[in-house]
Amino acid sequence: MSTETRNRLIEIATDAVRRRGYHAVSFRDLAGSLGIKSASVHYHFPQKEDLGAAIVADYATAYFAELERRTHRSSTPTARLRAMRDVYRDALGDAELHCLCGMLGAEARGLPDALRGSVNAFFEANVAWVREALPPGVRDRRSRARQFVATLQGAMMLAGSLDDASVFDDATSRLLRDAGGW
Amino acid sequence: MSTETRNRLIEIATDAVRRRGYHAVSFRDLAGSLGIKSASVHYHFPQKEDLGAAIVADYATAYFAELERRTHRSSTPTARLRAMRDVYRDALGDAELHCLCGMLGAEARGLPDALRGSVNAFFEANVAWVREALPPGVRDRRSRARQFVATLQGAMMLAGSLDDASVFDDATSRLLRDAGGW
DNA sequence: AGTCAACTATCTACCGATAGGTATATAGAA
DNA sequence: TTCTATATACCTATCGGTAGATAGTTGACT
Repeated sequence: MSTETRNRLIEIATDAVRRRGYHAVSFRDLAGSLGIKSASVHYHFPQKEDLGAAIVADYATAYFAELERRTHRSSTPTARLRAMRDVYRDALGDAELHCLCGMLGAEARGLPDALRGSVNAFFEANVAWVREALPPGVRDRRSRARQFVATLQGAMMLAGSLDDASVFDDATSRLLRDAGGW
Repeated sequence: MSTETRNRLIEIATDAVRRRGYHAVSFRDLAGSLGIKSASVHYHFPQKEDLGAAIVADYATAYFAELERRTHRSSTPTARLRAMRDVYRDALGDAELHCLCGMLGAEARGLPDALRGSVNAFFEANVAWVREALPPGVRDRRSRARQFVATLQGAMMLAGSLDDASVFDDATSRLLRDAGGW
């Protein structure tokens, strides 16, 4: 059983949704990029929603794995928060890619319920990760974590729309400086 | 010459795009909401892009007018920044509406160039407004203004997706407290 | 005042393109 | 022989958009 095509589809679909959004991506687009027919995509993902669920699951796994890869048991709070910021910053700088869930979150009301749930689970996990990364003594942890995640997401959107990565740098620079001073 | 239908179309289209995004809104939807036929919508807005341009222009005007309405010459920096936050917070609380340009900004790469330009002009104006609202002595004004706008936009997206306005409140509460301490 | 032409705003009836999705055939591998 | 992964061929629904007819209004000329 080869999962080659399936994996390529997830890869290409993830990229496409991160650039243009869920509704602007079609099975024909994806099939065309792979040199197969759109009907063949349905073999791997019967419904578009199935593909959506797969790319979110895959993305979430890869994202948190990448966070772990960039941090260690001994990482300081600032280093951990910086790692998260850098994951987004690198996606923006390398390929001008939005956060998959940031994109889907904006479209949330037009998404199948199950998919929206997966996106929201990603956000909750993201906030939880930041919450734990905050320095031990800090208060209002949930609130601060929500602000951190919101600022990253907003900075991605703004920088992506304006096509200017310096917007992301500006909007997030104080986020880490504050982390030291908390 | 009656502009009644035209205005209603702008109103309905703005609401629809703020909820579901540009690509998820069709002329037939809009026409149906008004009890007319989709062909009649093309009389007022020949192309979808024309309608898009109209709702962004209308939104930007109303938004900045509302900001002026909520502030006065004597408003403190904190009061001015709070006014901006409250405009977004009220949209979220009253009707669960996203910022029109936040929605379009996420979809930016899938939008007609002219429309994307209008959205970006809104963001630039928004950042400029915040920049001027910051207390006189504050440094790194552009950078701080960008962070302020990014956090608001990200907080809107997060709260809208999670369907929990407290996320917005948490994510933006420190924004104003900081304004006092700058 | 009456007539006619132009304009406004809508309609019906389409168009080609594309969307997501399905049924069935088929080639190759296990 | 059965399973895997594709193809062909097609479906219905909807998309943005167009052409042309039509009813009501307005304004100018006689």
